[in-house]
Amino acid sequence: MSEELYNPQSIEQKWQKLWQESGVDAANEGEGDKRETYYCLEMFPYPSGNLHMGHVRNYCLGDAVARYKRMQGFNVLHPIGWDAFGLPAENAAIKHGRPPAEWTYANIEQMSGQLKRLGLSYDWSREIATCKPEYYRWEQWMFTKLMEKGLAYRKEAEVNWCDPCHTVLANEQVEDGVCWRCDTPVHKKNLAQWFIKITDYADELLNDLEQLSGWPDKVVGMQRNWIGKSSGAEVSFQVEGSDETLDIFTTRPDTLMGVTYMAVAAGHPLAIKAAEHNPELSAFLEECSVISTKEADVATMEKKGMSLGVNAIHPVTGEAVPVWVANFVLMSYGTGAVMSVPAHDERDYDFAKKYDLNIKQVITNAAGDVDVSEAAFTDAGVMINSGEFDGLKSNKAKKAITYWLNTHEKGEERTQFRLRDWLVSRQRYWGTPIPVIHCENCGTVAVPESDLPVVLPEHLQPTGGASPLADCEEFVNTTCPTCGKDAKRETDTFDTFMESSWYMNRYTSANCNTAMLDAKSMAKWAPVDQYIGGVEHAVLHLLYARFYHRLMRDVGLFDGEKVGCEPFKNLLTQGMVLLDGTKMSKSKGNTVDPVTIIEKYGADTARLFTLFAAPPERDLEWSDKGVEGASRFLNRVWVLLDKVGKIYPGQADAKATKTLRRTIHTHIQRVTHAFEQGFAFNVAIAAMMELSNALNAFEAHDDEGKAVVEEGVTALITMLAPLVPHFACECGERLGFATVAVMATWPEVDESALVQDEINLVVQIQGKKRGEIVVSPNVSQDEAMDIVRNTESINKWLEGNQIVKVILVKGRLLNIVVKPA
RNA sequence: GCCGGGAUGGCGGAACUGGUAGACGCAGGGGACUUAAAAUCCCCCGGUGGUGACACUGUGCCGGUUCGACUCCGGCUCUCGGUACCA
Repeated sequence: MSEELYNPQSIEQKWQKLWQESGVDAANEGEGDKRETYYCLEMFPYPSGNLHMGHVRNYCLGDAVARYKRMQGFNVLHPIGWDAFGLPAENAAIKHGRPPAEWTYANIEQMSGQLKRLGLSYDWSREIATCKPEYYRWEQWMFTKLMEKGLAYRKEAEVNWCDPCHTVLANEQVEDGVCWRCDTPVHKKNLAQWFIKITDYADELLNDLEQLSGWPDKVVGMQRNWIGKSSGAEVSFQVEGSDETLDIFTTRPDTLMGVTYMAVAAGHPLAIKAAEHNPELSAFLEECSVISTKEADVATMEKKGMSLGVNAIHPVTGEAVPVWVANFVLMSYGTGAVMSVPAHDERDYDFAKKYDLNIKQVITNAAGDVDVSEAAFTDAGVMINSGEFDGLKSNKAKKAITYWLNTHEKGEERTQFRLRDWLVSRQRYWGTPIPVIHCENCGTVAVPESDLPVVLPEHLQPTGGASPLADCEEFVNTTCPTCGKDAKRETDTFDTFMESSWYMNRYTSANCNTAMLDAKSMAKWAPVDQYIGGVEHAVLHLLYARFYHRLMRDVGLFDGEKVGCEPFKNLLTQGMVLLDGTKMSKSKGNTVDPVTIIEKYGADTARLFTLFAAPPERDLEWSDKGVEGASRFLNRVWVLLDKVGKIYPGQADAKATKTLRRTIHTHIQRVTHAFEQGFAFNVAIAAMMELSNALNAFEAHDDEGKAVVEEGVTALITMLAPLVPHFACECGERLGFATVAVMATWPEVDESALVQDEINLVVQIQGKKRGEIVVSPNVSQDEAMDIVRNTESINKWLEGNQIVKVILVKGRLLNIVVKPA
């Protein structure tokens, strides 16, 4: 037995080498392997240069899950790769004067070294980098399939443009009117861009959220809001003195009879037309367009409007109602116009009050005492002042009015989504080339499968402005695959979210070079059982991935029945790593370098600390002292091993030995339970610390005691293996384990060891603890009461009282209810 | 506004389906060892009162259900995230 001190550096190197050589971390693809499969995945990193603490936390969590599942007897897939395309590479390229590819590959090299130093059990044979043609060729292939199916299309549209990034952005990438990357205000531009029809899947993406019981409610809620389904009706109002109509969408057709004016967005054609000969109105429209993108807190923005001097005809009553332009109406939602019912909508009410517009009440409550002179009444109720609809309840009225509109061809039932089609083209160089050729004769033509991949030239040097790809003649100039004449390649590339939308499925078939997915491997591994990553991807990445998974299903890459329609069964959104209460970030300068920590304390200490310091989904406050504490614990266990096999002089105590054995098994139970309950590693580690303390406090005085100590230490080391694998392996070796600790079987609870001859039964009077008595676990209420009466310190509380009721909770407590005699 | 979390010692956090609140760790205090320090080990550590066994009190606030509530119900306050003026 080794008496040497615990030296993480040499141990960790040694075991990493051994694991790598023995291939213990690889997923077994072989059919002979009858183990149940488990797919554990962490969000793959962008190769930015160095690992940060957020990465460390993410990957340590994932590794603990993967290793635990392996020890539970699962055939585990735990892959890693690189989300390697993207803007930072181009920015770095400009700064350093070398192509983004060079920078990216160097970073991958650097960071994979760092991941390996952490001892993460990845199946490196499946490593992918999205910037490699063998990866993105399938994305290109997929896109041509989507073009065939009409799910990908090119359209001139008003899009979000970011000047510094020199590209368009998806709606999801605009946050409060600024670019998600560089925080610069985004402005609108008309450009021909590529879109994918995510809106065709809106209902499915929304409905299937219900299946995601393994996802945090928060993320499900965010996706639901983002898809933003609302049901109502579209209604056509005739524009007075014209044959044009003004179409609006409303979720409250029941309030139609209360319309007293209309409001349109500043960008609405009717507003623009009205402004042609009205400079004042024109100026107002201008003002609206500026404010709408820059105003951060739109909810508190002052409601402003101006009359267009145009009337609309109410479809039912034929009355003329004025049309206004209002800054709170959004061109991008619905039809860019609303009917206004001030009596029953707060916003319309405020606006009507401000501009002195009519308020007409058409709904009242059951008591009929609604007063709209002070505030809008927005609840459902009973119709009044609505002619033939009077007396109907709101939900009936909605149907009746919609039906009326339909039969009079003035409107129809309609569902509206907030979700827009996904804009996937970017005017960037470092991305997947869009596999399309523009031909003067044939128009826009997809690159045929036999010509894929369209390889991105990797030697180009971005300079800041437009993409160098557009100037790269050998890339741009080509021939049309249809007519053979000279043609030009599309020089836009894909949004990098495209690559990250399907990588989880590609891992199942990482080395398949004949298809995007190998159907058999896909069926074997997918979907991901446990996905782990930051909550910042709640909408963007996770929504796109859910969508893309369905696209892959619908082009026939896998069977939705077998694999399922959701790519991620369970999702764990880990908290941030904080230093002094704020998120660690380079720009704030409050970072702790993982490599420094590993060098000082070893990877296992770093792993243990990040898992112990907070529950996975909560923020973790970094603490150097806490790291010391984690290191101390490992040292204590290291020293504890010396107890194994030792018999100390003194009298053997069979009772103490039995108690220790019970402690061992209750702790195996507790640790296992903590792992199973949302991977509460912090709780699991606490239980292991307790076990360690109990073992440390015990001295064996006979062979039986010796055996129990060994049993306990063995269980402890085995349970530590998923968390601190190098340490556990080394300890296992010192103890002469038959298998390497990380390959060992997870310890089982011996139920018989949990049985107690006697227990401390808590005695309460009026629910207040008054003492404990030592009894058999099966003690009857009467027996317990006898003992209580003979226990002076407890019995004194009963004196002068009458016992009303006695409750015995087996194995736990006895509660005596009394009242003064 | 709306949606989703939180709120427990000096701090991070435990507490199974309601059953001994504060596990485990950090910080702090005291002690042992040491010439000294570090490391290590032992003891104490919610508040108030008491020398003490102990008593009272205590899980954001108010109320309820219960023999018994951190846990369940109703009503609030504060706080953190997310967000859509969504018609």
